[in-house]
Amino acid sequence: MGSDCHHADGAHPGLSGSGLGRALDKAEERCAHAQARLTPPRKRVLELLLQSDGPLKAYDLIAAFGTEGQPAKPPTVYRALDFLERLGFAHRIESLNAYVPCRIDGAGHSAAFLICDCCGAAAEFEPDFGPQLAAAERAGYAVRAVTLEARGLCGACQTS
Amino acid sequence: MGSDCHHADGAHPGLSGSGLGRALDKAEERCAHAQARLTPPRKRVLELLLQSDGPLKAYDLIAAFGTEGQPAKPPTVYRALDFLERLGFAHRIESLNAYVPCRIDGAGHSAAFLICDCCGAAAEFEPDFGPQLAAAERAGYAVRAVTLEARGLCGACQTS
DNA sequence: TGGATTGTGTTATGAGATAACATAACAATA
DNA sequence: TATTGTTATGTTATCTCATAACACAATCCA
Repeated sequence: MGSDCHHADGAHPGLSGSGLGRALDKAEERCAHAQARLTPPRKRVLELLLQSDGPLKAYDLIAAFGTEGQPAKPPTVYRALDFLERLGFAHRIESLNAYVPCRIDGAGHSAAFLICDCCGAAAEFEPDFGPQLAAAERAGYAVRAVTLEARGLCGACQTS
Repeated sequence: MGSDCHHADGAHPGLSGSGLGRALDKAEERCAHAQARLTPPRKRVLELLLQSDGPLKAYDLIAAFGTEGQPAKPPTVYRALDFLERLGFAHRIESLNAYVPCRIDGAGHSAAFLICDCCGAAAEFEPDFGPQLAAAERAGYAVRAVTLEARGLCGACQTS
C-alpha cells in the first residue's frame, strides 16, 4: 500500500459504509466496558486506520485528520495512537514506522505480521508465541507484550 | 543500560581486551569468506557494539565513533550498520531504535529479543519460529527475515 | 591500465516523535 | 451544584532518527 509495487494489495481491504460503522460501534462498546473514552480525535484516527487498505504512517494520519483538509497537530495523532494501542485497537508496525487497526479479536498487546517488501501489505495473523514464551520463562523474563514482524513477499508479489 | 533503572544489566556484558580482539578477528574471517570487506568504519562500529553492555542508539555510535572524541557523520555510521546487519553481525531492535551485536552464531537475518522495560537490557535468544513460519506458508508468504521483540521485565527487575 | 564497482566523506534536509505548558471536559463527592 | 482531582485536548517548539545527493577514493578484474 502506498508503494511502487504493481501488485494488488489484498491483505486487509479497508472498511467503508456500514462495515466501518459497525467496527466503530464495536470499539465504542469495548471502550465503555474498559471505562475508557473513545473521544473524537481517537475515533477519527481509528476511522482512518480502518478505512485504509494498508499501514498508515503517523504523518499520513496527521495529513488526513481534518475532514476539511486541515491537518492535525502531531501530538493529537500520536496521543490517539497511544490510546488505540493501549486498548488493543491498533498496532504499530515497528519496521515500517506505521500503524494498522487490529484485525484479530482479543489479540491484546501481542501481534504478528507478514509484511510484503514489494507491495507493502501487512497481514496480521494469529500469534502463537508458545516457543518464545517458553524461552522467555526459562530466561526469567516476565513478558508483557510480543510483536513479531516477518518480512518477505506475499503470494501475489512472488508470481511476477 | 543507559536507563534510569537501578538494577544490574547482566544480559550481555560488553567485550574488552582479548575477548573483543577475538570477536573482531572472527568477524574479519567471516567477511573474507563472504567476499565482504570489514573496512575501518565498519570495524569501528562493530567494535563499539561489542564493547557495549546494551543496545546502542545510532547517535551514541556517532558520538563515540572517533577515538579522539570527534563524532562521525551520520551516514558513516548508518552505512556501517547496514553492512553489519546485512552480514548478520548486528541487529536493529526496532522498538528501541537501537542496535546490538549479534550474539547467536549463524542466526542469519532472524532474531528474537527479550527486552526489559526497566533496565533496558536486550537479551537475544535462539529464535524458534516454527509456528510462525508455518502460518506464513499457509498464507502464501515467502519469508526472508523475522524479528521478534518481547517486552517485559527481566528477572532482576521483577524482584525490586 | 582503464572501466566498473564498491566504499567513503560531506552537506543538507527529510521523516518521525515528544517535551512542556495552557486550557477544557469530565467524574466524583461533599 | 460548587469544588476538586483527573483525564484529555490544543499549541508551540524542539528533539531524535535517518537518508538524499554528489564528489572523491579505493578496490577489483578483464
